[in-house]
Amino acid sequence: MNNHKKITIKDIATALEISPSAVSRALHNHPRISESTKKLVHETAKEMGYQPNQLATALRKGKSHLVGVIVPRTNSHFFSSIIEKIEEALDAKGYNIIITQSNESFEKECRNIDALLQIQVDGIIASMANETVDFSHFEKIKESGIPLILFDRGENDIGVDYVGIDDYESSHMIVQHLIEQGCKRIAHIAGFSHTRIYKNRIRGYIDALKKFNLPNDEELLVEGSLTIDDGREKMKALLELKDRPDAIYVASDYAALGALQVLQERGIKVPDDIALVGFGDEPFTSLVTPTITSVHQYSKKIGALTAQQFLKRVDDKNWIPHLHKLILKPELVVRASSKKDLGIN
Amino acid sequence: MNNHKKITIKDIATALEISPSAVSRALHNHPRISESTKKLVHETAKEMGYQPNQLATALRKGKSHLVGVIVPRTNSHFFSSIIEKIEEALDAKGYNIIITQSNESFEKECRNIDALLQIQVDGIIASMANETVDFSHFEKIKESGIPLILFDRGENDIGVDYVGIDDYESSHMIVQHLIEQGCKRIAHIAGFSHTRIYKNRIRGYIDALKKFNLPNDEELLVEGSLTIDDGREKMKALLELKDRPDAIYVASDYAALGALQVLQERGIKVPDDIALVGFGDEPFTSLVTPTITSVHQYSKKIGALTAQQFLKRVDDKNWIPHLHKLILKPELVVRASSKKDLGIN
DNA sequence: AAATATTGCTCAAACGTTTGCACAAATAAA
DNA sequence: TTTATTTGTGCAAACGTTTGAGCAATATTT
Repeated sequence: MNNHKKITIKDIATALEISPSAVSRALHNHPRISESTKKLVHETAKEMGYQPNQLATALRKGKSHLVGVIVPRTNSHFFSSIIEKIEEALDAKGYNIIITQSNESFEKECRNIDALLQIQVDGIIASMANETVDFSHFEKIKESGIPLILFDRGENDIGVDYVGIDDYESSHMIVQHLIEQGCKRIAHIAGFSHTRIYKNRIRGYIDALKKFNLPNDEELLVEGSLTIDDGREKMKALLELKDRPDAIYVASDYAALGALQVLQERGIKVPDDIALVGFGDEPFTSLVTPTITSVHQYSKKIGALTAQQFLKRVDDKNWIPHLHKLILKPELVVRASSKKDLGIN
Repeated sequence: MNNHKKITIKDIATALEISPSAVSRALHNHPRISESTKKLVHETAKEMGYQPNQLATALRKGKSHLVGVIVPRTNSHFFSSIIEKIEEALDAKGYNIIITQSNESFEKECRNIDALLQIQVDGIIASMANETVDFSHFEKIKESGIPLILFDRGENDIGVDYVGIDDYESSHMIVQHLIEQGCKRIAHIAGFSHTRIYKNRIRGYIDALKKFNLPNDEELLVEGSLTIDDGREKMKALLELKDRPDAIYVASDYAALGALQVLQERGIKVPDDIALVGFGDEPFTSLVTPTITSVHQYSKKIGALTAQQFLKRVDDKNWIPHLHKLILKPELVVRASSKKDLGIN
């Protein structure tokens, strides 16, 4: 019969007529406590329904076993599967994660960081908002002394650990693939170039064009927020051009979906008239018609590696601290939207 | 220039040569502190980069301002948009949420609850795992005295608040719609009947058949886990029947997608040969070909209402405590997969 | 001018743990 | 038997904050 009040170590102590310190040590298997009292303490603890108060422990030990995770949104397969893996890995080590969303807002991101620091999280794992161009709030994390790991949307210049894929290389793979399909005028619906990953994709796109001796036509490169609606807008604009592209490389699957919708509404054949490639390998890319070629980002691997890196920073006594940047090779998943049947079959 | 050490109220106190209590009161705008010292304290606090330690506050006040959220998975549009709304509402009131996933596992759900209770969360908002048939761990939450709100996957019999949609009614709407399309043999790929929502959908399905004088053929009702693969399996099995159904009502969009794949692989026309209806209105239902008719569950509304109910329990002094169950009317979103062109146009 | 009220602050205890130190009793070594 | 070691436990301080009670100084009322 449990009372409604929370029962503490002190309650066990008075019940057993020993000191709270003895109880605490007994519960932690301290060698200097006799086996008999240990057994006694464990039994009555269970009996009375004792639940340790982690808040008190955290305060005393200076360790909360909470980890803050900041993502632009959970409502995306990419981020939610990363989170899933992070949670899995940290849970195994006794950490709980607090997930916060920035909703791509710089100001919300700042508030999230403040909140997490006040809760005394033991570390922060983050992927930055689209809006973010000033990094002083991340510096604040560093100053507080807790580890900070960035993934995917990470800025390399503030000297923190990072896990992500090789965006520059991804663009190369995409452009090369499109050229192999016979495309000559490849447009790029890009993200804002102030975000590192999008900047790298743009650089890769431009360099690949150069490498394959295609002209770099500035009107074929447009930056945007990469939502579905943005994809529609940008696609419409590209179709206005006197000299239309014959392939579109979109830096996000969502925007690619918007672009696809517009193309279909106008009766433009994909991939025959215009080939389309997205980015991120969201599940829907293989569900729509035609299926959309995309870049697989190894979200699960990114999640696992990020968590692993965090644990090294925070727990591993053998780990010699050094900046750790991990860039994974991406994989191009070719689907119908870019696979021109070149008359070979 | 900040030091690397965390600075506390005491540090401010010694810097200003006043007592810590004065500092604390100044920071909280206590009326018995002079305006001059208040200003002084606020200034030096900002200057020294003071971050309140919520752990200490929580311990002293007996309130952590943390709320635990337990979902089967975040990796679903339905749950992630509910979470988004919950976070939005609670964030506005100074609460942070800790999201944990049960992965549909009973055992994980139990561990999650224990972890949350130890962190001293101020309340728990949960949607139960598929596996869960024993509710003693939820009783434990009730015993601990903090509020518990269930949504969607909720058991009504343990006497806690609940927010969800009317599953029974949903089935009625679906069956009626299919009958209006001229279907005569309506199958139901259902969830496990020990889960309340699926049981209700099954009941609704059976009662609706009765109401419209359709025979209730037992071989047309199959229970499963409702994953994509499960949908494929069950669809294949239904196609084996000597007397095939002409409509399938699937209790989940994911399983509906699996079913659709099988139908398309076999060249069966949807909706002409077999009409298909899913459940949940996941975004992909409007992306696939044909688009899938589904039931919209008002996930954003569920999230908002759940949070609101939690806040009433925990903060609202005027709220007269009573059991509060909220059942929303669902909306049938008719799409191509069930819309038979009855030769009218 | 005396009595009362208000203002502005300090003290110390409390929240539930953990932990260095001390200390008695039991055991082992000399 | 004396001395040294080990074993089992208690005391009290600490983590950073909040808060009731207390108290001197000032301001207000009679």
